Amino acid sequence: MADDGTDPARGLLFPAAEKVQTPPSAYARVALNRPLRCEFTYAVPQALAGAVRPGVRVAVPFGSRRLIGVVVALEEECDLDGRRLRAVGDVLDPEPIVDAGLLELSRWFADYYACSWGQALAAVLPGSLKREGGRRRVRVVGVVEGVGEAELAEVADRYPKQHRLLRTLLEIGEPIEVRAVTRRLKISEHPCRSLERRGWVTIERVVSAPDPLLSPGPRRKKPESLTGEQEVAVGALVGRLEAAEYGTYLLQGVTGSGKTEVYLRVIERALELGRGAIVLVPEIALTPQTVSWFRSRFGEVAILHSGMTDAQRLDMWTKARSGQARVVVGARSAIFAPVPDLGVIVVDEEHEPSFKQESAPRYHARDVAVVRARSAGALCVLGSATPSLESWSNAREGRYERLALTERVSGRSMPAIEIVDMRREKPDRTGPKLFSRRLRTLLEETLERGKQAILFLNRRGFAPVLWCRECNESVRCRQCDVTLTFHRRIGRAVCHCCCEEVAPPKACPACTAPALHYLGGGSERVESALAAFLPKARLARMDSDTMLRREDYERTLEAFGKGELDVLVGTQMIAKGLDFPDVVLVGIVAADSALHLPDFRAAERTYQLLAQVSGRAGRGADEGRIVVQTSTPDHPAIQRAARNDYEGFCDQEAALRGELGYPPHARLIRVVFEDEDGARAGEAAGRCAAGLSACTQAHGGTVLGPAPAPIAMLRGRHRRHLLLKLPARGSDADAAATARGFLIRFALESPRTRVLIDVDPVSML
DNA sequence: CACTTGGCTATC
DNA sequence: ATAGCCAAGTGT
Repeated sequence: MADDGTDPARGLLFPAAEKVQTPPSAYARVALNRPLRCEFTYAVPQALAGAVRPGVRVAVPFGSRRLIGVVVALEEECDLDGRRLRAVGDVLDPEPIVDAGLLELSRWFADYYACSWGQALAAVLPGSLKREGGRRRVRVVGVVEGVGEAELAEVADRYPKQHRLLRTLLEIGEPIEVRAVTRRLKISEHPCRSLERRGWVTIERVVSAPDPLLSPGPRRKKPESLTGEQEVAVGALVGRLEAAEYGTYLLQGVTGSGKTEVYLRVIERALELGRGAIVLVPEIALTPQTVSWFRSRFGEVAILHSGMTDAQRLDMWTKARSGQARVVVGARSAIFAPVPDLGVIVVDEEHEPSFKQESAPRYHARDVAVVRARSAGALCVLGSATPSLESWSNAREGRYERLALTERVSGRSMPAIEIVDMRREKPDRTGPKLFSRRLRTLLEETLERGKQAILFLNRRGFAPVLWCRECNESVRCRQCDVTLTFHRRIGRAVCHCCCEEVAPPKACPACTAPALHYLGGGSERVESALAAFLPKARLARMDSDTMLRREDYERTLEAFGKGELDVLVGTQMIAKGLDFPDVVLVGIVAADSALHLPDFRAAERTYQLLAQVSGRAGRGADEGRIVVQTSTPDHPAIQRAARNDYEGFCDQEAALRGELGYPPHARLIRVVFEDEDGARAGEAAGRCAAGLSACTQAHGGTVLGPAPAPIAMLRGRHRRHLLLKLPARGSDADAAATARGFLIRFALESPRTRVLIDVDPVSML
């Protein structure tokens, strides 16, 4: 490479002005948001000597571009060949934006989750800090007045993406952020632009709307007294907090036992001691109500969640860092909030899979919380009615301390759970068996008494399978290895992986037999069957198809709360946190739908879901009833859930996992290989499996697979995966390090095949 | 024989 | 990731 900047071909790319002329005052190690697993050294010019410090962002020349990175260290010496060295361009922050603690945490994070330090820091910093320039205004897209069905029909066949987009925009009925709608539909911005060119929509830059979570919500009054169990829990936690030393506690409390009040008291004490707090809740539970609980007790609270604009996140980040807000409440990424003198981290519903990020870097916020608490000398409280088996076992083995809340604040007992064996129900002539006789009776009874019911089903759409009786084939996505789900309201068959949709074929695409059968049921079908069976009932369906905006969600819940609705039908969305005293019946339409997933955690998930949904009933004066419909009534997860026996379930499940060598008895690293060329994916997977096996065998590692991934094709790419099992802990701490090192090299050396490394995977699809 | 396309390499 | 380079492919 030309080293003097005079090479005419390179003059532009490597301007002389940048050349290191005077001897540098020092050398800066800079982490860049690239998947390159190393940091880069730059010379610090004399002029910037005081300004370049660990934790500040700098702009640096990188190849022919200019990138933003974070200084992670300063060095006196540099063993790099002087001719390759380039100089730091600009310093972007007057003060370090990442403090020493977060810098250290991000380094551990990069190592543990096998990503670069720069990528880890990119996950830590709010979006606007990663880009040069800072705040941005958001672009919103809205449909032009008068555009409707005619225009929709015009693009229906030729331009499927524009069609979906326009339809969604018409449904939403008001301008929406471009980023939000493209993310939801899994499309690029291009269709937006095309619609704009047609003059059907307008895209405007606006100052971002205020976050609805920031508006005042209902207050929560501080209870005069705690239950005995709450007292014990608060006492233990506060004791540890006052000792100012690290400790992780598993707060295992049944629904309605007042876990939140325990969190609030501990945080209160932390604030009195002059320390800060982070509260992590699942994204879906981050409602104005939750937020206002904290705000009404602690005043200024910083909120962080994925739906915020960069400017809003930056604002919250600043509030936390300056100490203006000592409490941060947020979803997954709030674990990185820069709270000075952190006293306590609470992870509510710690078993929730949403704490695991399913895109790179694939971290688990609960695990990061424990590590951060340890390095900050803080208290970590993991709360759940049904802890993950990992946390449960950590508590059993004494790594966490367990605190139990077994009684409800109201003093009521847990609602009764009835199991209904759907194999004994007569087939329904008009469709699949959705409601048992028992559930029908109870629904009618509930309505007669003027009470409310909730029906839960873990699947949206009308029918998940379009099946041909002649050839036993079903309609599949062209891009993904999954069946298309029929959505009746829009009259389309939709792929739930890539969001692509087609008009439902009239005849079987495989054998041209004339009729396809609509098998199974989703929330849309449950709603319509319910409407047919209870014509007078006032129904609402809550799933991601009907709840397009946050306001829809809140409005529906408000209506339900006021008694303007009788039955709520919904998916996941209604499983959590809903607290309505008039709900006396909860029906779980298909309890085993999650049980057959190819995932070793299927039973655990099923139990957790049943417990969670059941918790929606019997919150008022009336006794609640739960009906669980299943075709596998003898399954341990269902049996134990009906008896409210989580301990028994965990014992049994932990033993089973031990036999099979799954977590919590082992640690897993999952590797996925994606390639348009199936043979090449297979070849890479095979080579990787052999290599991994060779380098981890001595440490007790075993490789399962490779095998086709459960979703064997996604958006046109073939997928294979393998699972590396490692001893859970102890003597071979470096087994995982060896494996990660190998995988990083392997990924780098296989540029044609995309290699995804998932440490401690949660989803196996 | 000019000009696109694909694979490979380095990025301080 | 991604720009930039060389090598092989493609149409005139």
